[in-house]
Amino acid sequence: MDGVRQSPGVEGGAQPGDGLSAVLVDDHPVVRAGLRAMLSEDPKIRVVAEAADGKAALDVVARLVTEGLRPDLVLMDLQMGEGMDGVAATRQLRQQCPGLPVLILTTYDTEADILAAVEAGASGYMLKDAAPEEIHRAVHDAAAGRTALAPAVAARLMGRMRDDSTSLSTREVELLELLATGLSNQQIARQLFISVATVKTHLVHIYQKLGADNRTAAVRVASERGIIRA
Amino acid sequence: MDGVRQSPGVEGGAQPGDGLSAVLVDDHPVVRAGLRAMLSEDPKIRVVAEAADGKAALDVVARLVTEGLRPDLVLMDLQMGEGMDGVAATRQLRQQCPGLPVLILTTYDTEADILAAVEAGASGYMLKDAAPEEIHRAVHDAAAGRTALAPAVAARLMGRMRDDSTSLSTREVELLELLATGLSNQQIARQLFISVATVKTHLVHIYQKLGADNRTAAVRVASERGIIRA
DNA sequence: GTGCCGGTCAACCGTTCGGTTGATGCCCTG
DNA sequence: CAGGGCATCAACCGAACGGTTGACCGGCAC
Repeated sequence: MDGVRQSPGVEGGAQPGDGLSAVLVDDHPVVRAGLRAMLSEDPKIRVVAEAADGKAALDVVARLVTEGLRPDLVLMDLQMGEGMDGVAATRQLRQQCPGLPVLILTTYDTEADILAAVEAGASGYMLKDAAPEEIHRAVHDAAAGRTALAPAVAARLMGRMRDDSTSLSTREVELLELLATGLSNQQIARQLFISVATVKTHLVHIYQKLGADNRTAAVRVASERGIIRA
Repeated sequence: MDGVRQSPGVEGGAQPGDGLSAVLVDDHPVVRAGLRAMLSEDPKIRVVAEAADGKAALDVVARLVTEGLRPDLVLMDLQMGEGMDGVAATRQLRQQCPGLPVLILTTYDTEADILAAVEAGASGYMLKDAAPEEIHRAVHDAAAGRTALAPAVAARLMGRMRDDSTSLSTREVELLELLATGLSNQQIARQLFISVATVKTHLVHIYQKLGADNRTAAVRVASERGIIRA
């Protein structure tokens, strides 16, 4: 198992206009099988290749392109056990193949994940608990160049905009991430090239915004709300 | 969508001996579709029903039993967004239908999850990144009353046994879980009906065993090693 | 420009945490 | 039964944390 697999019949050729050709990237065989089955319900969608991690995805897409079989979109998982991360793969894919839509399909809807994916150039963000119809629609939307966001994801992004009292500044999120790694105020200060006093100031603000009364609770709340990744 | 779905053709009857009838429990339609597709490759296995959460699983199994179509095993996810938890569902299922094997099929291999599942009476623990053949084998093993453990899971359980210096006592894990919720030593003490002094003693031991120098770091290490759930 | 917000820093103080030592009781294994 | 591991508790002390007040500066909006 090399992590790359082309579906049989790829060589048949992908005439433009005869449907959408998609590449699946997910480290779980079960999920790939599920997506394949789910997408096969839509006659307009064809899965032309699969990959089990980011690196393999880049390879297989490159191979398809050199063969003149440029896919219409990539369905990408974010969390992949080994090998290249989904965000990194998305970023590189967007560099190698500008215009190739990457639709993220993952389990988690943390703020950090979503923002990272959007920043990396993802054209959509769906959750795995979505119904088949939603996924079909998202695939068509993404392939057509439209943005496809799951309701929960859109809501979270909206929530980030409006609620001022709960929204952390970028600096605060940055600090929070270091906090989650177990660093002391001293270490955080050194890491960010600021004084311990500043760290404490930020922490107080973070506690207020998250409704926590100590660092561990803050990390927990942030993790639950999806502000940082567990 | 009520979370319960019976596959068409169930009424046809399940003659004993004509294969294994399985019930799928997972909140992700994608995963259910993948398992269905994956299991359908084995002609000996038939998926007779599905459920999207623990409560629905209990209902659908009860219905099957009253119809005289007692399934041969249940494939259960642990993490389910809404509704009853997989561990709780497994426990109740084992009470309602003793002898009905429950094979856990989940994404995470944390010590806490595995131990909880085993304690609840699961007869196997597989990870979703398993190959189709492994899952087939696990299903047959579980249905035959044998224990089916994924290699990584078995290794983790082994690791828990051998490495004395790194293995935490049950009490320590219990404390660690409260620690991860952001409670102070005071609060932990009250929660466990012990004194703050005892909490501190446990913490020191935990720090030693995990190689951490403070509570936040301990939580992080424990989370990374899969001792507690993120 | 005035005001506001984000980020930076300092000094202070009470509380909690981190770590040590030492001690008791329990259960299990050798 | 002796030993060891586990869980419990107490007292102690220095260090870190939690929280406050007050201050400075740069950018941005009004």
